[in-house]
Amino acid sequence: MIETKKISYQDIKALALKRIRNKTWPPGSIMPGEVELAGEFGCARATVNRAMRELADEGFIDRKRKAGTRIKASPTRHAKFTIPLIRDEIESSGATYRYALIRRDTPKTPDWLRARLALSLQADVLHLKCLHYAGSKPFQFEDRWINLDAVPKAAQQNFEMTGPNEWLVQEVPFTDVELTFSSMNADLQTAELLGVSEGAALFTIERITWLEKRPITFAKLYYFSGYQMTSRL
Amino acid sequence: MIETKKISYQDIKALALKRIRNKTWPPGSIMPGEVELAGEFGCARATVNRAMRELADEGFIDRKRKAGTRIKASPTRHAKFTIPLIRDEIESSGATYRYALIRRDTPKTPDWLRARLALSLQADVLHLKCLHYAGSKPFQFEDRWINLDAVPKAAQQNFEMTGPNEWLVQEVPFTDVELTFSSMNADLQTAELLGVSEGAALFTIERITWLEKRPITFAKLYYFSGYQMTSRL
DNA sequence: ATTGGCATAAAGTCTAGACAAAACAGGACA
DNA sequence: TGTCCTGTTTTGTCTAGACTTTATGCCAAT
Repeated sequence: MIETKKISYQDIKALALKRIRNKTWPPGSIMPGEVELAGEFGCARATVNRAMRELADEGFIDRKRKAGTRIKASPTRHAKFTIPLIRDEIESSGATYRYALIRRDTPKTPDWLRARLALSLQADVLHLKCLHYAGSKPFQFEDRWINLDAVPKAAQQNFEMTGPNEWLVQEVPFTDVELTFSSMNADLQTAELLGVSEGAALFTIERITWLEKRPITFAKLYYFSGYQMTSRL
Repeated sequence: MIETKKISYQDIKALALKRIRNKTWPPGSIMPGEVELAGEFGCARATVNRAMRELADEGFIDRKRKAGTRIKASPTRHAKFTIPLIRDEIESSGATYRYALIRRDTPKTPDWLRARLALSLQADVLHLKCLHYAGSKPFQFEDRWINLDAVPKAAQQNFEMTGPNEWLVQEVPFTDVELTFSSMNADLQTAELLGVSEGAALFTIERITWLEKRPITFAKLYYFSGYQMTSRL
């Protein structure tokens, strides 16, 4: 007899994707409802539901109650890449990780930072500058500001052995992160620290972290020239 | 009487996250099994399963059959940000989108490209250079190579009115994408095109697209100086 | 000690059915 | 005409139970 192997939600996903790609279900149109598909595939509606839910998560379709499921005209693919701890990133490349604290002070909170993090007028901050090395080569320069109102115990930490990121991840919970990628020409000071010539193009990340609306920390990370970040999706 | 509202998988997610953050379930440890949790919350195992599955997707926990569910020592948060079509990106910023084709030719396939895409020796390619404007300002310079073996009908397309990305997304299905972000100093030619000074730091993205192992296209995208890409997670 | 196999625990998936929530359509009524 | 109400459709979620798959730990045989 014909052995119809039991169908899985992944089969359904794959099949639906195929139909989207070959335009059996053309972009902009409504695809059959869950009940109908469950009938066609001979499975429970929950199975179809899971397949469709994942396709919606991945940005191929839009689903609305009552309105049905619509194929997106231009599928919004979203890159999903991991932000590794810098130590892991370096060590997994085979190099040895080394950390150095360059400076630690508690200046008067600068206005740009207060604005950026929406800090209150009397909020104090801790300011750190550090370098992360891969072997003997500078890998990343970190310019870090920590909101002492939200993380008072950071004031007791000297950060000479452990980088602030590593310490924060261990000690301070957070709920939200904003990442901004950009590119800039190295100023003289940064160039010297990273061992590149002034004006070299640097890949930079700005990272802000909150715990339920309370700003925890702001970091600006400058990578060595030539750094690249890759993601597969 | 005390009205215990029915618990949802989202409640369970939130609760589990709280316990991870306040170290009720410390990093590296194993949390209770699904059956046990279902008992505690008075819900079906499937509900707990969904909550935990999503937490695993989001990188907070590791799950293994038989071994149980383990809290990750350093949660691998992954940024999940959308790569919009350039037209949408520009138009949603309020500016008008304009496209210009600069050059279109079919040169002998360069060796670096053949190597990069693992092209066969006789594969032909179409090479395009184009500019995308936001209003009157250059926004992105696109250096695009299309594998004519995989996409023969691209040879019939003149790309004078529509950008290659827009055309490809509509016409050619793909399954895999690799994105590489980096930063570089503008060479003279690129600087002129983007209207910046030579040596300016440019944010760049390299994008390779496949359809089931077959390379479709390679694009190198140079953004105007000052561009930044932001994602919330 | 090392290997091989087996029982078992845990997550992974599926089913059939139920109710909830959203959104739309059409009718009743002012 | 416009407004409100009500029914219907479709997805969203939950339940209780079953079976599957995988990894692990243990025990027995080398």
